Amino acid sequence: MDDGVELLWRERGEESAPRAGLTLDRIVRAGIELADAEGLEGLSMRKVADRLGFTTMSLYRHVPGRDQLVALMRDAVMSEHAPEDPSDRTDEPRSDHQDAGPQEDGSDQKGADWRPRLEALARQGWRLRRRHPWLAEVRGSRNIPGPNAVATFERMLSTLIGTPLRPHEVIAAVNLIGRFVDAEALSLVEPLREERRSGVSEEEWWGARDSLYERLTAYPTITRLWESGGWDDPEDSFEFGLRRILDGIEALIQERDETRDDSCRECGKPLEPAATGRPRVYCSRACQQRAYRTRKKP
Amino acid sequence: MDDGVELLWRERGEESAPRAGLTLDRIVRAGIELADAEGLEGLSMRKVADRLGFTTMSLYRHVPGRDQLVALMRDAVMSEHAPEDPSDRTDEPRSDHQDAGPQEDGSDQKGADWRPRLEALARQGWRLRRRHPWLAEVRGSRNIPGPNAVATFERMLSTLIGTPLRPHEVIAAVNLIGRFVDAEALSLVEPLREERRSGVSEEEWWGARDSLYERLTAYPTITRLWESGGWDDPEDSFEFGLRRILDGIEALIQERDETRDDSCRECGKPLEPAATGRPRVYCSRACQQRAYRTRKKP
DNA sequence: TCTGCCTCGTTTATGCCGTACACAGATTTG
DNA sequence: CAAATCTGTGTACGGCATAAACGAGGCAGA
Repeated sequence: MDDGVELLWRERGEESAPRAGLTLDRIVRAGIELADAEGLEGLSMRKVADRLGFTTMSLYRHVPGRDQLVALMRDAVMSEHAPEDPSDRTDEPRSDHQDAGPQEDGSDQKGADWRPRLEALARQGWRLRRRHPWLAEVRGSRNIPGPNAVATFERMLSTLIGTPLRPHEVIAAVNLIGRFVDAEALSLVEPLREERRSGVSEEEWWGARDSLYERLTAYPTITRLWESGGWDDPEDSFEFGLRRILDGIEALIQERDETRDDSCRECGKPLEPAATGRPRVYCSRACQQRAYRTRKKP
Repeated sequence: MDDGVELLWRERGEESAPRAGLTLDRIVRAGIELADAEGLEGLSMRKVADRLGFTTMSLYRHVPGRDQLVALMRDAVMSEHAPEDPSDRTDEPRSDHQDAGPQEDGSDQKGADWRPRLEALARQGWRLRRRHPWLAEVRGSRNIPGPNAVATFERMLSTLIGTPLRPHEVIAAVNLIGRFVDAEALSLVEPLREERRSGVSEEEWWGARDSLYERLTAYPTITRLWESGGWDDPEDSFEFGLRRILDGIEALIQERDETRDDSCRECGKPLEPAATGRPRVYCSRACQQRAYRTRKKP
C-alpha cells in the first residue's frame, strides 16, 4: 500500500540527526554509489546495508522496500542539473531560457525555437544517463515521478506547446524523445553490465565468435555492407537517432503549419473556417479564453 | 565457455526420439509457453522442468543454462512469420518482394520503394512482439543472433541499400528502427507485468494516486495540456513514432539525393567530381568493380 | 523513580532463484 | 560381455527480498 509518493515529494528539510544512525539520505546516497559502480542489478539491500555498516533489515525502518529506494535514487539523481559536458556538440542557444512556461510574449511567434530547446533537453537527459547508466535500467510502468522528473517533463512539453502541434501530438512527441533517450541509454549500459559480469571486454568476446561470422557471409546485403566498411566507424547512434526524430517532428510541424486552419490551436478539435474575415484559430470562445488565461498566468 | 552458437545454428533435423524423454525442442517450447503466460521474469528453470514433469537439473543435460534457453526461445519464435493482422493498417505493397537481396534489376531506380518495405518489416517486428511480449525483455549486448534474427536484419538492410544513404547510415537507420520497436514493445509489456504481479489494473492503480495529481496542478504546461484534453485519447505511440522516424530517414535520403555526387555510392567516401563528362558515382575503379560484382552475384 | 510506549536496529526464518556436483540407471559401443 | 557414454535425479550452496518477533534506548507522565 505504501507507494512512496509521500517519500518522493517530502519537504527536503534538515535531517535532524547529523551524526550517527541511519537516515534516508544516507541510504539513498549509498544506493546511488552502489548502482553507479555495479549497475541496478548489483544493487541489493544487503550490499547497501553493508556499505553503511548496518544489517540488511535496518534499511526497512526507513524505506518500504527496494523499489521505493530506487525511485528515491532516481529523483535524487535527477536533481543534479548536469552541467555542460564540453565533449557534447551542443547546439543549445546560449541565452538562458525560462525553465518552464510557454513564452508567447510576442517577441517570437509560434515557438519557432522549439528545436534547439528540445534538443538541449534531450541531450541533458542523455548526459544524465551517461553519468548514471543504471537510470535506464529502471523499468516499469508504475514509477511515480518525483519533483525533478515532473519538472523535466514540463520543460520538454513547454518547448512544443507554442508550435501548431495538437495537444496529444505534443505529448506523443515528448514521449517519443523520452523513450528514445532511454533506449539509447539502455544499449549503452548493457555492454558495461556484461563486461562487469564476465570480465571479458565486448570486443574480445565478439572477436571470439568466428563461427558466427562465417555464417554471415551467406547474407548478401550484410556482406556487401561489411565489405564497403559500413561497420568500420559506425555512426554515433544517439546523434543519428536524435537528428532523425527531430527531423520527423519538424516535418509534422511543417505539415500542421500548412494546414493549420482546420484545427483548434487550444484543444485540437477540427474547426470550420470563418466565412469572412481573418481565419479562425480557436474552435470556441471557451478555448480562446482558456488560451488567453494560460498565456497571462505565469 | 559454451555460448550456444552451435545450438542456435544447428541443423534443425528430425529429433530422433519422438516418444518420451526430454528434447531441446520440448524444453524450448515449454519455455515459450511459460514466458508467454508469465513474462520473462516468470521463466525459471524449475517451472520449465515442472511443466514437463522432470527435475530442474535434467534441463541442464540439454541446455547450458537459462540464458542460452532464452536465446533459443527467441530464435524459435522469430521463425513464426507472423501473418497479417487485419487490425494493423499495413501499407505494405501487395506484390511479394524477394525476401533478401537488393533489387537493382533496372525496373525501379535507387530503391524508391524503401519506405513501404521498411515500414512493413517494422510492423512485422511489432506484431511479433505483441504476440510474445517477453521478446522485448530479453536484454543484453551479447545475444547471439540466430538464423531468423539475421534474416530479418538482412531484409531490413536490403530495403535501404538501394537508396543514396551511405553504408554506415543504412546500418544506423536500421538499428534505430530496431531499437524503436523494442522500446515500444518494452513499454507495452511493463503494464502487463505490473498487473500480473500486483493483481491491480494499471488504470485502477494510477487512479488511486490522487495525492500525486494534486501536485501536478502546479505545472502550467502540463495543466494546460490536461485541460485541453491532451491525455484524453492519446496518440498510438507506435504509429506516431514510426511515422516520425521514417520521415526523419526520408529527410536524410532527400538530402543525400540532392548532394549525391560528393560521396561514393559503394563505400561512402567523399569523391571529387569529374572535371568533364557524366558525374562520377564511385570513388575508384575498385568500388565500381565491387558494386558490379555484388549486383551480379545473387 | 517507575511505567509504558515509541523509535531504531537486530535476529531469525521463509521462499524464491540459478546451478555445481556426485550419483544411478539405461543405452550404446568396443 | 564389459566399458563407456548418455540421461535424469537428489542434494546442496550462495544469492535475493522481506515478514515477524525481539531487544535496547529515550522520553513522557504518574
